[in-house]
Amino acid sequence: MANYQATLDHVFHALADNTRRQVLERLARAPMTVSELARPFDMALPSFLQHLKVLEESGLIVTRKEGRVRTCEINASSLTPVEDWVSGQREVWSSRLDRLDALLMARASAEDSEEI
Amino acid sequence: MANYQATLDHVFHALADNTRRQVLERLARAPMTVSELARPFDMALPSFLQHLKVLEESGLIVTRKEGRVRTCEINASSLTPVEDWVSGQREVWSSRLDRLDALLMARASAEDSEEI
DNA sequence: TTGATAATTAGCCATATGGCTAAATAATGT
DNA sequence: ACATTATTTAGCCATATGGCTAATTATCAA
Repeated sequence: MANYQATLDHVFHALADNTRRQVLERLARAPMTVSELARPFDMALPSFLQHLKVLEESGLIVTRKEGRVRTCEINASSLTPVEDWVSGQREVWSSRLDRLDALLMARASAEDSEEI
Repeated sequence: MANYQATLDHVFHALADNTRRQVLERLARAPMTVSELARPFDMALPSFLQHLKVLEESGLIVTRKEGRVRTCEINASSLTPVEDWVSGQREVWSSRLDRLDALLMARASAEDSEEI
């Protein structure tokens, strides 16, 4: 893995498009050829190919060509950096919330004792 | 939440930039004003402000202005759609791998019995 | 060999993105 | 009132993105 930040850039960018997410969702069930994959989308093939290229360059899918047919497959391990970053952040963000909660609770009790 | 897909588009797009991820990482520790937040980045303030706007429009941060100072804070709940999508996919992707494993194992045993 | 099929390349177009400087606003401090 | 500080707006620029059509290439099938 050359550069973690660049990887995150590319993977997040690839995921920031509904067409591409739908491609991933379909590939999650089974590998598929380019034209099978493209069929449901209301888009010219060259436009669709650009999306596949983004997905492949991000590492989210891998493809191989046999004869004139290219088959695309999901690359499960490619989700890991994103999962790691997101869950890492989630942890810090919510611990911040916990501390905030604790602070507010402490203040509330302090006010309670001040009452009367 | 008006449109789940549009939300994912915006949040993933906001996360696809290291400057913006660093902003989030710093805000995860504590709320901060715009200029405090901007200080470590080698970038003109107006450029930096654009990043903050992207983060705010995606819902990842919230800001409020008091006097002439704008304070930024992380919005912990905004990570949920991303976590949901990613962990949902992870589940399907790896169950596909499991099935693939099973298939390969089955083939391997079949070949074993064929041997000799 | 000829035609159909699958994918790819080339090139065009509009809009978005990410950077900048210079100027404008809006509060605050003296 | 005046200067300082904290943003904000306006406008410029280069490159990237996401769409298209038309033309090419490569393979397969009759």
